Amino acid sequence: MSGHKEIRVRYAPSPTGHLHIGGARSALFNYLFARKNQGKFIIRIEDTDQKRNVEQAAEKQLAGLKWLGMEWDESIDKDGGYGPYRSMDRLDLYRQYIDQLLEEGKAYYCYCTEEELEAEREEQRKRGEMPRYTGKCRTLDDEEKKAFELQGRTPTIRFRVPDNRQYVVRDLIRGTVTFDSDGIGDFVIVKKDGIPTYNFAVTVDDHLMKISHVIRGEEHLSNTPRQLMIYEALGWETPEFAHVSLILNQDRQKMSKRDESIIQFVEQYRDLGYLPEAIMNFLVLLGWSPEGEEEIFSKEELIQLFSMERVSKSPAVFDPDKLKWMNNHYIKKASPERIVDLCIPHLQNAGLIEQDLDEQRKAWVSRLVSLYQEQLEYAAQITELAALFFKEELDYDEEAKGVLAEEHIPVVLNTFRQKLEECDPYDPETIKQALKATQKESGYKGKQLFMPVRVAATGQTHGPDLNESLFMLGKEKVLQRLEKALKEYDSVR
RNA sequence: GGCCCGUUGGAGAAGUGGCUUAACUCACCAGCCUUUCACGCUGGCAUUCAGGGGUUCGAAUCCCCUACGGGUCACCA
Repeated sequence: MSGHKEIRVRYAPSPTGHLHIGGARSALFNYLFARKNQGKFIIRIEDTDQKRNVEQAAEKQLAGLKWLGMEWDESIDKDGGYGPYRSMDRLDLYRQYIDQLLEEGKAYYCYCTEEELEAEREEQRKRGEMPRYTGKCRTLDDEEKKAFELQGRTPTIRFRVPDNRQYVVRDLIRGTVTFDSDGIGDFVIVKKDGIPTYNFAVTVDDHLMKISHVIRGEEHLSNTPRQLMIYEALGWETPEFAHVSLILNQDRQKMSKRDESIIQFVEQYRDLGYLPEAIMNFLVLLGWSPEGEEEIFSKEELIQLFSMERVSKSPAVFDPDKLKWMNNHYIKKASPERIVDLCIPHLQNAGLIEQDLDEQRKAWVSRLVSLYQEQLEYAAQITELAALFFKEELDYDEEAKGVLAEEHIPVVLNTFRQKLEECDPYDPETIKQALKATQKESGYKGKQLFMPVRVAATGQTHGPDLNESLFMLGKEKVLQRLEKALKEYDSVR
């Protein structure tokens, strides 16, 4: 009606663990939608399941989102006038609406025990029916209630689902989806512990917080009719809905938290040395597609381009290879300093370099990391890639052994060793000269010359620039390794 | 099982009745570049849109059925 209604969207995680990539994507869509439309992005914590709540999980979720580059307008740490932003701090707020529903007969006490309900469901299943609450406590009178209470039973409160009604979800992504109320049993809105269930809490929260668009995962689509009933019973206007399809693993299954085939938590990616802008860029492409042919976007561009119309209905499969490619793309574009800072802790934790680096050592490490910046997919890879610079004893792989068994090895290596010893100073330029001199004297050139040297110095048939590598290794180490390679030659011969 | 959603190449996808002999990106393959590797560059990779019926002069695009995949049916969110 009022086309000028303020856009307010929310990401509403339950604080049960780390920020999951699925959650991060939901948050991202909310975030982009809010920014695009000059709206507000709210983070609300749905912590009504006390058993599953994890200490500090809410803070970790927020930290994850912040790291990814999503700033929020309102949350537990930033009041926007619609707080509190934690369900458990909103219990009083829910209370009055529960009372209202109770008074109007739209909700009722249910004294069934969990065992009874389970047995009932079991029976229904046996008869081939779908398990659903039968509504047997719908018509309890005061005496019956009292009798149950005398038995020590604590009731739940159920919502009375209207008979024979259709509930229509107008979804921005999925279009019109219709649900029949007869397929839905009276559901619990207040648990035995007196705390509202998710379905009730979200509805009240979304209304009170004036949420204009509910953007969330598809798993909530079939919850929506229940929420619609609550909106209706309370006489509230409903928000717009947008249900984003699921992210599937490579077996095309919903990613479960236990799934080990994919790294699932934002924090883990951060720890491996992924860049937040790469993850954001990758995540947005899971279910959303831009209009043109470009796929690399900054946050600002995404805000500019994002639209709900281009969000896909079908599920997206998470492809770790593409993420790596994208992260590599951002690493290549990043400043060397940034990548060095990202890599240093990994080298330190692997015990390859000292905890505190002096000026000179830091410069050396920076130069080393720069050698690999082009090919790094994530920072943690640096320890493997650069391992050869730290090893005392080199082991040769099959290919390398093959090279070291070639006939001209002694000539090339001995000549080079001699030329190297004469290097003063020892730097990439003089090394280059030494190589040239070796070529002249030994008569070998090209691959015949460089490969033996490379293998002797690094143990591998491939790697970064040779002159630079030899320099980084240091004269001493290279000489030692030439020695060892010659021995290897002798032993094979 | 009921209800709901989906199905374009190995993956993300564009495509909303003729411009499609189906963009683009990742992966893969080939070639170039490089003393090696990586990066980069060039080219190749769906005669076909899950299958079958229809509607139409014309369908990946509309309708129906089937198959497959998924979600949900909790005092979890």
